[in-house]
Amino acid sequence: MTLDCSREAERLRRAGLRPTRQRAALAALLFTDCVRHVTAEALHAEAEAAGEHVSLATVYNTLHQFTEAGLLRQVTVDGTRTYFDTNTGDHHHFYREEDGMLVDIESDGIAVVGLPEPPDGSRVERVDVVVRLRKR
Amino acid sequence: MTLDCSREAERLRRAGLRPTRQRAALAALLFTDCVRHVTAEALHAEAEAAGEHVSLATVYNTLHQFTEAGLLRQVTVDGTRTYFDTNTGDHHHFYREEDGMLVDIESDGIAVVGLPEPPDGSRVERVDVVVRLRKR
DNA sequence: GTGTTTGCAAAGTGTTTGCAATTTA
DNA sequence: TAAATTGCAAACACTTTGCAAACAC
Repeated sequence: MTLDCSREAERLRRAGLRPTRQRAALAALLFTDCVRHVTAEALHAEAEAAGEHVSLATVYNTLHQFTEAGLLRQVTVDGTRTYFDTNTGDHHHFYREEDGMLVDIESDGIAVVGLPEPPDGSRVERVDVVVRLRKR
Repeated sequence: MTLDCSREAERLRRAGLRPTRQRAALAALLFTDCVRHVTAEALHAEAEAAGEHVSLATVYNTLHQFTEAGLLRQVTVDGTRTYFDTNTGDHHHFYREEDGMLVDIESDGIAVVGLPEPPDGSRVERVDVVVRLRKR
């Protein structure tokens, strides 16, 4: 239940962020071996459960700082909550509305073909594909 | 500036909705000849500008009723606001974050290839493609 | 020490809800 | 007149912000 934050200070410094207790704790929760999708509320609850008190406002601020630093990627699939994805590479998502489950789809081999040219003075910043799932 | 609601009562009845003054006014604004993307706030403002008073709560309720009735389609591109699209057919979107502009991409010719099988007990309900744009 | 970060509580935004009054059929 | 619909204001969920106290370097 106790967090191992020993490697997090270095990761934070490399990202240009001061290694505070709160940031290290959240980083330790986020940057485990496997890819994670979290909401601010959920991460806050996890931190509390791990015995690290971090205010919800700080969780929000930290998630945004991590996103700006390129450690996280924000995902919009549902108007009511914001997800943060530890997979910052090029990929898409499966999304199951009933339980809010989010699963990465690596973009190897997947492609969107036949897209028209972007309008007038615009360029494509990113193409997001969300595959919405229902229980069978 | 005055709305022509003469054809709306019939449209609403066909959709199984009672043709009230408010619904007819909103329908007249929405179901013009061209495809529209509106937020509740924006539609509310339009109705006021056209001299039809409809409360914001009723605009929200009506947009959801129209969506359930298959007259509209809800689009999630931005966590902060919900868009409603009068194009209910199979299509995707260009989205420009800077001004919230939303443009349909008809799905003729466009395809997402190489999608993996959906996980365990799920089936694909819909595939949403959002092409995020930036000013060039 | 000095500038950064945190926590709290308050404010904000977009949306939903409870309920009495009104409207539709 | 019975049932559906509306408007208002209050409630809501999620997120952001202001500012004094705490912390990092």
